[in-house]
Formats: sequence, structure tokens, C-alpha cells
Amino acid sequence: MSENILVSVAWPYANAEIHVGNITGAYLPADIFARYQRLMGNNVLMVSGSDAHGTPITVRADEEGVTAKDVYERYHQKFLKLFTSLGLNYDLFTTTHTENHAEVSQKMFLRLLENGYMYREIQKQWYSPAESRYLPDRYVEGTCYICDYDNARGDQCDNCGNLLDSTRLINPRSKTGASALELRETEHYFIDLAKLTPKLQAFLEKDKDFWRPNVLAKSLHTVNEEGLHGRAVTRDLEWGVPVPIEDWDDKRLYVWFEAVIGYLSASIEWSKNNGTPDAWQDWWYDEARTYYFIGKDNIPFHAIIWPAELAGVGKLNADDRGEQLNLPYDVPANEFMNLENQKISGSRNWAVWGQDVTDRYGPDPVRFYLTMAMPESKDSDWVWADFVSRNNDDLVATWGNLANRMLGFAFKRYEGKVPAPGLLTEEDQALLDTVAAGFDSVGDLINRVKLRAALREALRIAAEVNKYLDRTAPWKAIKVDPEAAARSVYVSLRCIDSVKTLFAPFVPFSSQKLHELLGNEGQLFGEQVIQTHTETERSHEALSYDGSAAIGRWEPSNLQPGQALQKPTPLFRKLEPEVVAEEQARLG
RNA sequence: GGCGAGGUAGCUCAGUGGUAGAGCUGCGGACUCAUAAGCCGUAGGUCGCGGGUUCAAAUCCCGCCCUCGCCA
Repeated sequence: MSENILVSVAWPYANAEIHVGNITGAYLPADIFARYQRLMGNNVLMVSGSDAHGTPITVRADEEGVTAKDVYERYHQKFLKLFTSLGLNYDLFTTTHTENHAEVSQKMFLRLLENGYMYREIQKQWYSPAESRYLPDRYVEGTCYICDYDNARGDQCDNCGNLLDSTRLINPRSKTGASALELRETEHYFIDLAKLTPKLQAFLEKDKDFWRPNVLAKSLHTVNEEGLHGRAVTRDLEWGVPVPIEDWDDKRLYVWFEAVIGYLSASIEWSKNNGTPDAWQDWWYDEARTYYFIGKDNIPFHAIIWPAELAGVGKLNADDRGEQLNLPYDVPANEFMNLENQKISGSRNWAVWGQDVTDRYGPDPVRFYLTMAMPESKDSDWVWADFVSRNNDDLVATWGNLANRMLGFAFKRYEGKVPAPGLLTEEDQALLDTVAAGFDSVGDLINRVKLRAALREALRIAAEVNKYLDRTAPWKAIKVDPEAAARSVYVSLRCIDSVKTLFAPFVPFSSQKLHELLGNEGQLFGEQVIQTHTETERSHEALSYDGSAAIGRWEPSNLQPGQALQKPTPLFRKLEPEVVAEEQARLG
């Protein structure tokens, strides 16, 4: 039976490049999980996009003298390129700067208002008469009221580190240089999280045994012990989604409220793009497992705030097929990845950039190492010496070499064809059974989002084939017992063909190559395409996935004797130890 | 300061009451189809520290130390 699986992936903020920590934290685990579910034949929808709104983007645009739209589009293009290079198979990677997203966000806002989960309140905020606008806290600078440091930001003092109440800053001024500021009153909408607390408690306390401790414990504590208070969902800004209330033209939805709605709006956009406008309801109302792949910094937004929004909204449109939008099934948040024992920092160039490292080493070695070192239970490190060692000692030695040694032997000694095995022995059947069992064990681990363990299990299965080869030694047998040699070569090739599938979610490019070297036809997975989508007034580019030609299945090989092999070439290359020093020299 | 997560073999980690585990590295061996890869064998830990509960604790309880994060 085919299950509905929604793979929601963190939205990269469109004002910085993506580094390996971002990739291993959310984007890669999501792709591995989604690829496995596709091979299982499930109804998968994997969505994300560029988070285009919010203050940091406008700040950056002002610094560079360009528009916020310019900034978001520049990074959006880079994301599309990187995700294509790495093989992240999003059904749709769009952006929050679409008419569709604005419409869905405004609907969510209005439903919450209708359902009584919004209230208005007047706040005080700094206003710049010279610029004719309210200033976000981080635009305001002044003297810190705690330590007297005279260059504190409105939200935080860089000298004493304290978070500040911007209205108490001494001698406040605009970061952009304008003169006097006035403290003015401004009215905003708040989401009533206190009122939504019972719904959240019911959600968090039901069937969550499999949630990661870091996600569940913290969220329960926040909801049950600390308590939730109202949060402003609007801001005095120009860049963002307009507030759907008359005479509120100079305000926008606050980015934290609106960005998470992207999961829903992207699902809807995908449905429209495919000419099946109601398809999104398969994942949002029908029985479905909805996953949110994020980094730990985003836990409160996905385990508390987004469920609160969904619970408060109920149904999005009057004629939707369900009464309640689906709340998250799981939020498998990862911890952080550091770099050589120090926190990753873009500004200090203490980072391994995704595009860079993919260009230099190829997507599969990067995906492999990032899975082996994935911060699933605690912070981890990208260590260049480990990158080389994992590549050489595990990926190349155990798996790449296995494929290469047998393909080479078969190609040379059996006229480039899969030999006929004759009658299989118990030992042959035992190996075939071991490998077949790998589909259950590896699959079960991926299904439970234990990806490091799943990849280790796939390596263990590959090692079983190596052991079998050593026992049956076809290179010896071929001289004295040609039938035994042919059997051994057939069985190992068929097992390699199976193990290729076990590795496919993790290292899809090399699995595809091996699929072809073994003489198989077709694509294991679908194709990624970048398309331009035009709405009434806007257009945007998006990455999408065409799975129509994919033939990959999560099941053991049934390799046929006589199938023509291709002349083999290595799947991966060994890295020289010098790589470590070269790469370390690029840092800092 | 409060809360959460983590502290297990040289490295990366699994293991939540019943004789300490895996992979990698190291060392030894036999082999040679293979990217000097693979295979077999072997070494290596007072499970952060100190108490307690228990016939039995890495695992449960209390206190402390260290790392990361969130909040104040």
C-alpha cells in the first residue's frame, strides 16, 4: 500500500551561501529519506524554497545599494545550482516571494483571526522621520543602558552580550545615518499562543515516543512549564507579505509567521504547476506522514509555532476535503556541524562551502561523508582528515573496490557478460538471503531517520559480499572448477546489483553509474529541472522533479545471466593525504 | 543563573538493570580478482567524577565537573 509522505525541508535564508553544516543539518537527510520513500513506491512530496523576506535581507540590500529582491534572487540562483549539483531531488524548491505564497499566508492569517486566535496590541517602536519609516530593532543603534557601550544594536549589545529592549537605548540613532528618532506607537496583530496551548499539549503528548529527545523534551518543557505568550505576527516594513486588513498597507506579516507557511504554499504551488490543483490535500488532510527536516535552531518554530498555526487554522478553504490540516508527524531535527573543532563562521571564512566542495570532490563523496558524520544525536565536526579517511577506508575500500574488482574480473574472464550460475549452493543462497535482508534492515533504519546507522548497515552488507568472495575465490576456482567460479561471479554480481540500491539514497550518482556498468537500463531516479513559473505580476525560477521515467525499486536484484556488462571504470577515487593540508590552508 | 542535549576503546559512535559492543586506525598472518583495496586474527576501555538504591548499575536516584545549545 502506498503511503503519503510529505518531506518538508528547512528554507534557506536568501542572504548567505550554504555550507556543509546547513547541508548535513537538513537538506541532505531530507533527500536521503525522500529517495528511499520514492524507491519504496510511496507517494512522496518534498518541498522547500528560498526564504526571501525578513530584515537581514533588507539590511544587506541597503548596504549594497540594491533592492531586497536583487539580494534574494542572487542567492536563490545559487541555491538552485547547488541543489542540482548535489542531487537534492526536491519536487519543488520555490521561494516565499510568490503571489501564491502571499495568498496562502494571508488566508492562514485570516482563518486564525476568524477562529479567535489573533488579537491587536499597541507597541512602542523607533520611528525615523527623515526616512519616513519605523526601524527594526537591529537598525537602531545607541548607548547600551546596561554597560554604557556607545555602539549597541537595538536588539543586542555586542559589548556586554545582553539582549536589549530597544526602547530603552540611550541616544538612539538609525544605523543608516539619519538623525533624530522618535518613539512612536504602532499597532500590531498577535497570535494568541496561550489560547492555543491546550491543542499543542494534546499534540505533543500523543504518540511521540519516537521523537528525538532534544526536540520533544524541550518543546514539552516550553509548553507545559514556561508557558506560551502572544507573539506579534506583523511588522512595520515594506518588504514581505502584505497584511490582508484594510488600511494596513504599510505593514507586513512577520517573517517567522509567514516562512513556515511555505511548506503548505509550496505544496499548493506544486499541485497547480502539475495541473492537479487539489493534489496537495493528499498530504495535508488525508492520512499522511509529514516530516520536517530542520536544524536544531529551528525546533521551536516547527514543534510549537507551526503546529499552533495549523491547529488554529483548522481547514484552509471552506471546500477542502478535511476539517483539520495535518500537524507534523515527526520533526527529526539535527544538531550542528562544526569545522575542525570550531564553530562554522562565514564571515571568518571558517567554513566549507557546499558548491566549492561539491565542485572539487563530486557530490557522492561529499554526501557520503556528511552522512557518516551527520549530527543526529549531538554536534559533530567536519574534519578534513576524516573526510579523506572515510572516503578512502570506507567508500572506496569497502564498496567502490568491491564493485570494481568483480566487474573487472567478470568483464575480462566471461567475455563481458554475466555468467550463468548453474545450480546454486547453500552458501550462495545464504549470501543472497543476507543481502535481501539488507533491504529490511537498511530500509527500517532510514524509515526511522537513523541515517548514519543505515549507511553503516549498507557498508556491512557490502563487506559480507567481500567475505563471500574471499571464501569462494573465483580467481582460483576458475582454474580448477569453472562451474564454481561462474556461480560465485554470478552471485556476487547479483548481490552488487542489489547493494547498489541499498546505497542509492545516499550516493545516487555512483549507484546510477554502477546500474549502467552492470548492463541495466533506465534511471533509478527521476530528473531535476529548473523551470520559470509566471504568475499574474511576478515570475520566479524553481527546481522541480520529474519522476516519470524512474524505474528504481527498493528490492533485490534479479540479474539475468548473459546480460552484457560495460567496460568498468572505478566509481570513486582515492584521495591523497596531501588533500588535508591543502584544504586546511583554505580556511580562516 | 535556569532549562535541554551530550560526556563509553587512539578516532567516530551504538548500547537505558543481568558477564562491556561496532566501524575506522594500530599490530600479526595467509591470499592476490581489485583503487597496496579485500579477507582472517589480535591488541585496546576503573562506560566524566563522587556517593546511593539493588542479588546485580554504562543503564535508576542524589551531588559535582566539562562541552554544546536555548532562555533570563
